[in-house]
Amino acid sequence: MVTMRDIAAAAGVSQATVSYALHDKPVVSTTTARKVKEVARRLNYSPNITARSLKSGRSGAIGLVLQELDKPYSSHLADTISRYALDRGVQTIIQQTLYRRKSETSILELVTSSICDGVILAPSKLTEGQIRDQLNGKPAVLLSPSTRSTIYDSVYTPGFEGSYQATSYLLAHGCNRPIFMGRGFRARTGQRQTCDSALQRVAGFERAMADRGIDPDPDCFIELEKWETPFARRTIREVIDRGPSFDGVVCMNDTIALGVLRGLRDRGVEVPGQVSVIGFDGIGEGECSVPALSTVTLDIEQCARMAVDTLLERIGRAGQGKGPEGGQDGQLGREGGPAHLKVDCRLTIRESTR
Amino acid sequence: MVTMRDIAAAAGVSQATVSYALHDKPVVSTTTARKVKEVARRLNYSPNITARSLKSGRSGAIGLVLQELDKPYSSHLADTISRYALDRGVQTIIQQTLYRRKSETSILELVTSSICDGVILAPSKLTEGQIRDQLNGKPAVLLSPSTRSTIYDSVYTPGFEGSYQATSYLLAHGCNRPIFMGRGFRARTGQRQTCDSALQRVAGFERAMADRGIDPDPDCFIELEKWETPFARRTIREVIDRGPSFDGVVCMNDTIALGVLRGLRDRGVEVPGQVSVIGFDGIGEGECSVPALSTVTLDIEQCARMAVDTLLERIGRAGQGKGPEGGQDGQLGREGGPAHLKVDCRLTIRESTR
DNA sequence: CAGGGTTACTGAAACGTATAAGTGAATGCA
DNA sequence: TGCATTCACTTATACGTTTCAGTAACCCTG
Repeated sequence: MVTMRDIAAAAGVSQATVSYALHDKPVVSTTTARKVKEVARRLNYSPNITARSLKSGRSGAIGLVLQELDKPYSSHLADTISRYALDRGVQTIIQQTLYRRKSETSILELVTSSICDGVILAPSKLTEGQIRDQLNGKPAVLLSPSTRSTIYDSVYTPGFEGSYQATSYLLAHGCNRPIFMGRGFRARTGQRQTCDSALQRVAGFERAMADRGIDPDPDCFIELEKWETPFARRTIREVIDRGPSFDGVVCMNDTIALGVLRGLRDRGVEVPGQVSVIGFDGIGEGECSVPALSTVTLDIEQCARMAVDTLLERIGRAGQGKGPEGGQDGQLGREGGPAHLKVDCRLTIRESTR
Repeated sequence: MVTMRDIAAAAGVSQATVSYALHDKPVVSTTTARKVKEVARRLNYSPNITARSLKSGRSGAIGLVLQELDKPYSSHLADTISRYALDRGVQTIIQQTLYRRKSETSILELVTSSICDGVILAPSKLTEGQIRDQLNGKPAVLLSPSTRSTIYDSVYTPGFEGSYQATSYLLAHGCNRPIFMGRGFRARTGQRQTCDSALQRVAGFERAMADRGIDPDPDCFIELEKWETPFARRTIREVIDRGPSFDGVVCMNDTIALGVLRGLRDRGVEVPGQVSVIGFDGIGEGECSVPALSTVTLDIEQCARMAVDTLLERIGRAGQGKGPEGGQDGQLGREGGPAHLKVDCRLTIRESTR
């Protein structure tokens, strides 16, 4: 490994000068700077980010911690955030927690240790207090945390609004008995204040029904153990076989909806003829399914911009004032409290709805 | 940030003792070790990986560098590798190069700098020499590089074999005029020695045809600019509209195949009645498409195991002998030359083929 | 040409960790 | 009792970088 010392020796200057020269600090003469850079290039020098971030606390990279990558929505989000961050000049390090508490902790540990200047995090098992303890003052932006953080900025997905629009659309287009497929119904009662994305989506469905004067049958909430396409396919077939009649399916996300589409077809149910199906997220796969999936499209680009911009601003600000106020509280800005941003969504009607 | 020094102060021992204690080195008494660990837990200590890896050159993490994440195959691979590595006790840091040479370089730079102990890399723009220059002696495993590396271990996808099997299946089941959709045909001539996965898949198709005594029409190779589902959908419609007749489609991957399925349906072509379609990769989405996609399923679990195990073995070995032979050559083992492993595949016949 | 200011560089001290080398004290054995 | 050995711990150094505090050499100005 070639270090600054090697360059210094080869260029006949001190190691400090090399550092200054490579960072274009105006304290070195242009001729020296040019010579140093030339030598650095010749020796194929690349900086040791580890040492840099140990010393300066900055690495030029941010972390992105998602629960799982192997879902179209997740991987698209990771892709979009990583692209946008690259445009802003920072690299993104992606990791998945697999919904395991332990790996969520140890990943944050890695991140904390100044490998990343900050982190965009979709929390699952950890509370905001635990996150703060792990992050130890590093800036973070939370993606749709289930409770509104008093410490960290967050970016929310419009679960309620999107679901309300989707359900309303079905009701306005000939559906009278829609069912809802997803998860988290058990927790519904008494949890009115939650920001949990899943519960928000359920709430949007319920409100849309209520606004039309429909009192939803308890049977119309289909609990899915796993949010996977093949699992949703099997589940909807079971629902059909069990007998409760329905003429519309509002799905908690597109991954589920694709399975529903397929399961309905397995049973010879025509979509949208007999049953309308609508999803949530707007993943690319929905565009080419048979029939093409109507859905609530989230503005992922906007989500990425919000998360990255907010985080970079925090990182920048944290770098400025190293006063006493920048200590334990993590990131409470002087404007008072963290920002909570909401992503836009719009209805995309394709072939799976009437 | 709480450091070993803080623990040392609180426990009334030296920082070195803390380090020994936390690493369960037998040089400290069990009572001291217990006390140190207790204090560490109380102070909510988490190690600074940056400092650790600066000093020891080990971080306990490996890098995974893919070209793009927002494809089912890629994200599934990332997920599988990351899971398997976690089982083996190492964290995986995932990054995407977006096919840009510059980000491929700068990502390797980040990785090189001892943030990762090694890297699993799907190279696109960089040659093996350039990779070596960037990696500077760190172990790496290449995923389906286009030329057989003389320096690094690699894991190959059975492009030729899989494609041969897929094509043979179509030919054996009533197809006489299959076409092939993919990319890289321009480069075919004169590039016989390449390991390039795309070209291998083309070659498998050609050989299967030749073995049946069919001389493929030049028109039967459909060049796709982008490997995206909607793009493949549009392209196959153009092919139909242009007129060349075909009764089978061998696709370079499943992402393309899903678009082909949809495009054929758009034009009222029955699958598999009039045309059989077969994909490559075995992504989960193919299971629930309409019709469900026949494909060549790659053993991704095996691929992950091969890549991670090979890399970890290299890392372990590199740690052992710090002799003179471990220097410039990067990783040439004493058994002579790097390993080149090939992933298994099998035909998965579902509904899109006769 | 003394005094002060600028320019261009160097020396040295960190950052938090791992680990080799050193140091007493306790122990073992003759 | 004396000397070597082990034990349990400490001191000190290094990893590669950033950055602060020097320090010569030079140029003005009066």
